[in-house]
Amino acid sequence: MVFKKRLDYGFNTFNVPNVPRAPRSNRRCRSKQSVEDSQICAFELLASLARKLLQESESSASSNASEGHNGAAASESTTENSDIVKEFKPAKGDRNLCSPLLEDLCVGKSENGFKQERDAKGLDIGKSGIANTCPSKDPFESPMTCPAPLNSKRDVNLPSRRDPIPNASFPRHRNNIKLVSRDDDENFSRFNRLNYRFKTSRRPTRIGERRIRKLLTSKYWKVAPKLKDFEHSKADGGMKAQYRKRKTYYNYDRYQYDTLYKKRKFFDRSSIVTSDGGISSESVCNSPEKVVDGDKGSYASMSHGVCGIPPLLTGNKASHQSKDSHVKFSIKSFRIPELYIEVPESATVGSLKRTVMEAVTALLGGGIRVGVLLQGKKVRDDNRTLSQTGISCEDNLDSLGFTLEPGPAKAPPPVCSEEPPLPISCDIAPQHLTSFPATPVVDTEIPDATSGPLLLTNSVHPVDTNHEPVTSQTDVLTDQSLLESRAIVPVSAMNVEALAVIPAIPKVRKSELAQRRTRRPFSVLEVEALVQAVEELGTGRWRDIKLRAFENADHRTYVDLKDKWKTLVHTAKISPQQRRGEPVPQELLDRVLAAHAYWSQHQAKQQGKHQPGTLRITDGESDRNGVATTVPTVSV
DNA sequence: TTTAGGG
DNA sequence: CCCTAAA
Repeated sequence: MVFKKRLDYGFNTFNVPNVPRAPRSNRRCRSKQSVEDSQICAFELLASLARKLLQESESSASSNASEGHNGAAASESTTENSDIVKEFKPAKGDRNLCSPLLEDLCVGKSENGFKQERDAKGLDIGKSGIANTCPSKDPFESPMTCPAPLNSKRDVNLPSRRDPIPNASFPRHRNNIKLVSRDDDENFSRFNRLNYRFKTSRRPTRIGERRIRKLLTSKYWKVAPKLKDFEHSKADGGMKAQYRKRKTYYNYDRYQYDTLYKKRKFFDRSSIVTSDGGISSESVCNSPEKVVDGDKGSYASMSHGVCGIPPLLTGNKASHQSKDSHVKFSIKSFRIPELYIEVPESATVGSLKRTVMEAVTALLGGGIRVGVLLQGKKVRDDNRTLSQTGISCEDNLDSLGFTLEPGPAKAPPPVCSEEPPLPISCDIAPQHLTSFPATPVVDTEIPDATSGPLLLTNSVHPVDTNHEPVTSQTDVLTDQSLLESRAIVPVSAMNVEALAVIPAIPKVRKSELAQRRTRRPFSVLEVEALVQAVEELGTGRWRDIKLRAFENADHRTYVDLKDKWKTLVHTAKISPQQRRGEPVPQELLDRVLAAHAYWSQHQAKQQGKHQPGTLRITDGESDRNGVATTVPTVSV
């Protein structure tokens, strides 16, 4: 390449941190494995089945305790329990938690342990007839048949795998890079890919989606009832789909629930309110299960303590271990008897959260957000992979914990909390699982101090009426829910409060604020495409950029691109240490700065044709080392 | 509908 | 990412 021109602008000013790229990426990122592997999620209930599976899978599992019933199960559970006990501090509202009744429930619950497993194989969730291998992104989108073949031709230059993108090794050719929505990102499963694939033609994209989303909130909800798209890691559309399902499910379950678990509800409610959400995880991999704790870790332990339910799947080494390094663990709480999760280490924390959340949501009803705790610290960076974060088989998962936080996750519903997972429902109607009608934001108001600010923030918005949600959202449910709520009320003042608060939120959120799109971090490839497009078109022409490089990436709107550019510019200016998420090659960041400087100076905005040609900065390897010293050059 | 920015 | 004012 020829170094023709120098970019004067800006560069001098910018101090490109020469700090060597922190290890972030280096961290043990194992093979980037197919993301796909982890994507499948199937719910299977029944402790019995679980047991069987466990047995089959491997006997090797050190800790067998396949059974979760009281302590018996886990060898180590003992420890756990004790710890838990220590930690457990009843919050004001928690009193109920410990009631004997509760315990009973918990115990009983364990029997119906559910098992969730993410299997590489497919989302064939067991029997779910739905197995959508190809969930359509948007519910409204044509329910295409599955996967259209993806045309590779369009994806020019995009290295298929992200890892290959070494710092400076981007294709230097100016081929237009178009991102056909392929998510090379580890974040998404193939489902997404599939989704995007067919999308080739249309670009109604986001906008359309949004609109739909909004609409959805209101009427569509009711109307679009029965699709069953069960997509676990689905991104955007997924939620919508879920909602629909939720509804369905709701109805379905609700019934049973009511029947079967009335008592529980009360508890749930209270517990939930309190932060029952606690979930603990145990690594199935190497580490024997342990209870996590952590600052907030109390949740996890708490729940355990409260319920005293030992891990069901303790030492079970995952059956599928061979696949790749998958991180496997199980989660339990009294509300979630058992949740068995397997995720490749290459999965990101974000996907892990999603996975857990989906599972939990399905069981609890949504309206919650999952937080990941590692050694007591919240892992906020959703983009890092598990292995990067330190969550791997090798490392102990001991310190892995999850928190349930009231989140935007909309929980649709109704006043009443949902339910504990009904074995039946899960098993039988997998499709519904995901869609649980979310329970009112369950965790709302967690009085517990432990919960910490983060978690419960939203919880308290007394919004409108509690009832509305019910009526509006769940047609069918209405009655029941109402009933339930009534039932609940009597329980205690606290509950009442909780109810009032809780329902409102979900409802408001959901109906008013459409579902927030799931976060989909830009992959390096996307960034590359964006940078290139901006280099060529300049800033201020987002729509063109969108069409040029992201036409097929329906989930990226021009607004997204604009926002991304904004963040890229920012990212490029800060030190590598301050950057988060998947590291963007310095080379790209340099180009970002160069392009940013260039275009800002050249008010390029309106000038349509400005083709800076190949505004390419060739940085030797300089950037990494030298700061401003190395002046980026542009090759035309 | 797009841009441009703040949140 | 979302929300919006402007254009």
